[in-house]
Amino acid sequence: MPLSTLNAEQYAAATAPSGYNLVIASAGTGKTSTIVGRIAHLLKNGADPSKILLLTFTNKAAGEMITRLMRHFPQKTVSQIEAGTFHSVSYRWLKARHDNITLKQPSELRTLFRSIYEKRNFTRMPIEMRPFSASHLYEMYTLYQNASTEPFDEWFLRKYPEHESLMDAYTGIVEEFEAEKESYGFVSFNDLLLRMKREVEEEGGCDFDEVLVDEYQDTNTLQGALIDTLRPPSLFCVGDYDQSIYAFNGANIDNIATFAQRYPGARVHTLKTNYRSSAPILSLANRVIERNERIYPKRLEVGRKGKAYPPKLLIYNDLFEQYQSIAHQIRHTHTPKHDIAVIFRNNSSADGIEASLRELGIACKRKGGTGFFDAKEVKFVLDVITLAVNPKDMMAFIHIFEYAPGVGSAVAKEIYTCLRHFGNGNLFEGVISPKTTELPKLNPVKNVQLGLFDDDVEVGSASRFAALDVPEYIRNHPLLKHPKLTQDGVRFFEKFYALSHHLVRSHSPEKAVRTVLSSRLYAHVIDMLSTQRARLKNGEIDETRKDEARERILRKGNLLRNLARNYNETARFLNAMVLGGGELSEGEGVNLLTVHASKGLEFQEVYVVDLVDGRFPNRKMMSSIEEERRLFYVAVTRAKERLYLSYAKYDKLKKQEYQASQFLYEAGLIEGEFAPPQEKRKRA
DNA sequence: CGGTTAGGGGTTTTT
DNA sequence: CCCCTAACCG
Repeated sequence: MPLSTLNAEQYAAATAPSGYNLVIASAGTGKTSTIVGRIAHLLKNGADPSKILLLTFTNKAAGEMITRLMRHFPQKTVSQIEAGTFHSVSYRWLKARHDNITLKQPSELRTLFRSIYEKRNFTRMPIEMRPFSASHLYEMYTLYQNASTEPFDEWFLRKYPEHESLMDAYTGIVEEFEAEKESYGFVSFNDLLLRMKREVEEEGGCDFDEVLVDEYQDTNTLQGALIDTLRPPSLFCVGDYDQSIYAFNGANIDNIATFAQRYPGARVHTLKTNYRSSAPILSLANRVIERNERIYPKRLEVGRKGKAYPPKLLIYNDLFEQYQSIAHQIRHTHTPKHDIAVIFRNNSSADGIEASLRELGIACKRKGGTGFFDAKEVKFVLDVITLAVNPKDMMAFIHIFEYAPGVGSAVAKEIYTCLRHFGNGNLFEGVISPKTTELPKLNPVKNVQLGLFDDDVEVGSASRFAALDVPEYIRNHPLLKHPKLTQDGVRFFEKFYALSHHLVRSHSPEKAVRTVLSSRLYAHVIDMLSTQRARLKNGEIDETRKDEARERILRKGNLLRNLARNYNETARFLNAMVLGGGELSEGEGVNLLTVHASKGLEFQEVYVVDLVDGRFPNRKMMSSIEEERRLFYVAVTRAKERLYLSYAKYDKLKKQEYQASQFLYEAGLIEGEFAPPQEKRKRA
C-alpha cells in the first residue's frame, strides 16, 4: 500500500483530517509519495474518486501519480479522479459544456495581437515617449491576467505610471484583441482558467470534495483565485517556498506564505527528511539557499547514509571546451544515460551541449521546445486540419498561404478575405463553388497625407493566366483577379483547391492527417522546406542533404499520424497538441533541461553548466536575485549521487569574457567573496 | 516612396 | 523564434 512506505511525517500529512492542509515539502522529501498516499487514504476511506481533483504542474506529473495509484486500486476507480494541469483540467471542464473551443498557441495569439497593435499609428501621436512594442505589451497583458484580478489599466499604471498618456490606446488594443479572439473562436491558456473561474462562479461553486494541488509555490494569482472559486471543503496543497521559480509567470509566493491566514484552521505539515540527495549535495544546496530570507523555518535532515561523492567544480577556458569535456565525461561514466541530466539556466546553452554529445554518438533528449511541434512541416499539417475544423481561423489560413511563392502575411490575409467573400462567409464554399465573381473591398490605402483612403485595389486581369497549366475551373476562379497573385501563387491555389475537396469530408483525426500528408499541397511544402534545408552557403543545393531532410520530414509526418490515432475527435486532437505538445520529448538518452523544465525530476548524475555571472544568475533579470538563487537550489537538488558544476571563462564565438557565478562562491566551491563586476557591458 | 517579402542576427524561464 | 534591414514590387 502506498501508505505503508511513508515515514512518520509523511504519514501524518497524508492521513490528516479533511479541511485545509498545507504540506511544506523541501526538495527530495517525498512530496509525490505523500500526495499519492493522501489519495490512497481518501479512497480507502470510501471517498468518491470522481469528487477528487488533483492539480499538478505538468500532465506528466499527474500521469505518474495516477499510474502509481493504479498499482493499488482498480483502474475504473482511479480513472475517475480528475487529474492534470490547471489548464488541461479547465479545458476538459469547459469542453464538457461547450463544443466550440479552439485553443491557440501563444505565438499565434501574439501575432493576432500584433496585427491589432499595428493598426494604431503610434508614430503620429503627439508624445515623445516610446510606446511598448506589440510583443512586449502582449507579454505584459498575459502576465497581468496571471498576476492580478484588478482592472488592466490599474495594474498597468501602478507598474508603469509614465505610460499614462498611452493607457487608452493600450486598453483599446486589449479590448479589440479580446473581441477578435471571440469572433474567431480562439482561446488562450489563460482564457481556459479565466473562463472556468467565471463559469464556476456563475454556477456557485463546484462539487469536488477534495482538491489537491502539487507545486503549490508556483501557483499564480489566477490559479489561486480559481482554487478559491472552487470552494472545496477540503484542500491539500503541497509545495516548497524555496523552489518557487515562476515569478515571471505571475507565481504568487503569497499563496503559500499566507495559506494559514487565508484558510482558517489550516494545518501546516513539514517534511524534513531528504531521501534523494547525498549529504554533501544537500549541504551545498542548503548553504546557498540559506541566504534567502526564510518564510517557514526549515531544518533539513539527511535521510541517506553511506558513501558519497563531493560535488565538483569544473572550470574551462572556453565555452565549447566545457561542453565537449562534459560530453567526454558522460561518455565514460557508468551511470545509465537516461539517469544523467545536463541542466542550464537558459535554452541557448542547449545547442552546444547537444552538438557535443552528438559528436560522440551519445543520444540525448530535449524537452519539446525546438522539437517536434515547432517544426514547420508539423505546424503546416496542423494548420490545414485546424482550418478544416474551424474555417474562421484566419491565422491558420495565413500560415498555409505563406508557403505560396510571393505571398506573405499581408497578401495571404487578402486572399482569405476574398475567398470568404466569394463563399458568402464560408471559406471552403468560396474556394470550391464561389457565389460571386466580384472582388471584395480590400484594405484601403492608409496614407492620410496624400488623401488616398478607401482606394479599391486595382482589379488584375484574369487573362494574365490564360496560358497557365491549370484546370479551367481554376483559370476561371474569381480569385485570379487579385492583382498580387503570381503564376506560382495560382498553382499553389490549385493544390489547395484539390485538398479542400478531400478535407471537408475526412472525419477522424488520423484520416485528416493522412489526407494532408498525401496531398500535392503538402508535397509542395516538403519540397520547399527540404530545398531550403539543403541549401549550401554558396547557394547550391546538396541533393543528399535534401533527401535526408525529406526523410526527416516524412518521419515526423508518420509520428503525427500515430499521435492522431489516439483521438477520435479532430478538435480534441488539435487542442491536445497545443495543451500537451510541449511536454512531449523525443528519444532516449541524456536529458538536456532548463532549470525550469527540471522541476520535480531527479537524476543520479547532474551537470549544471554555464554558471557564470550574467547567465546564471541572469543579469537581464526581470525577477530578483532571490528567485535566481531558488533556481540554483532547484538545479542542484535534482542530483542524487553526483553533482558537477561548471563554467567557462571565455566564449570564443561571442568574444566575451565571463566571471564565475556568485552562487559558486556562496556554495563554498570558490574561496572568498563574490565581487560584483563594476565595469559595464557595452553601452546601449 | 510605401508596403511587403525574404533573409540574417541575437535569445530567460512555461502551461 | 522576433526584430531589424535589404531587396523587390507597384
